[in-house]
Amino acid sequence: MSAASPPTGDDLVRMLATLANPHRLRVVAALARERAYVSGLARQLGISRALLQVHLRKLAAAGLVTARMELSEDGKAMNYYEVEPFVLTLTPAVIATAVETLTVPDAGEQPEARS
Amino acid sequence: MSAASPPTGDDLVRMLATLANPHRLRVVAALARERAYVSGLARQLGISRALLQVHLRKLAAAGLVTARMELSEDGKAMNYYEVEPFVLTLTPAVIATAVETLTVPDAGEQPEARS
DNA sequence: AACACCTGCTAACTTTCCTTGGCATGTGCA
DNA sequence: TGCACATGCCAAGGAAAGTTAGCAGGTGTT
Repeated sequence: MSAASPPTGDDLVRMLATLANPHRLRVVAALARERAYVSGLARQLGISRALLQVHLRKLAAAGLVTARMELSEDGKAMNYYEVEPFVLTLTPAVIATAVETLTVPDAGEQPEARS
Repeated sequence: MSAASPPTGDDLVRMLATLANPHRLRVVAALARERAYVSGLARQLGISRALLQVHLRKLAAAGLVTARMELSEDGKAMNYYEVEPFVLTLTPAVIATAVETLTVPDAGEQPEARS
């Protein structure tokens, strides 16, 4: 359910990394107007399906879009995607808070480190 | 001057790409509390100067931080960095708007393309 | 002079991301 | 049966980002 409240540091990085791509931004923009299925969206954006698939997968992994399989009238399996109404506000303060829950590269899981 | 109003699509991508990195987020967080100079900040974050330099440069390129050379009391040249009070709100609608001013990979400069 | 501290840069390696092309599956219609 | 359109996945090359190590210059103090 959206992201009005700063998620964990790792989630933040994932979301930012996901949105930091022209193609993915276009996908979000397109889905913001109207949901669409893979092949159709690929044509609309002028990119290959394989490429779109990868981007859609990342967007879904970050929770920015969701997929739903449906059967068209003529029996074709259509995978419809739609944007998740997220709201993310970025400010130095917000980032400072999120950083506290940032996981280290390869170490364990329990951060909690100060000078 | 911060970024309360959605910047161009390219700027958005640049800002997102810049923030989508653990180290850079830590840098922003650290500078949010208090400005600092390169070497000192490197020690504080536990990373090499060379690495920090690269990240600081990217942050500065995206306009998220600013640098200012100063001379310490004992004559040492200190390069102090401080965060820029930016405010960036991310929503599907905001992205849809920004995408309209997205530049294409290698083409010219005039976007203006719809279905 | 030697040491400690500051600054900057570049070359080179490693890792990750992006993108393409091909292959396999399924449906409905001429 | 063959074409059109839908879904998916995987291998592989190319491009970009991250990181390290080393070099060079500066000042002040012991």
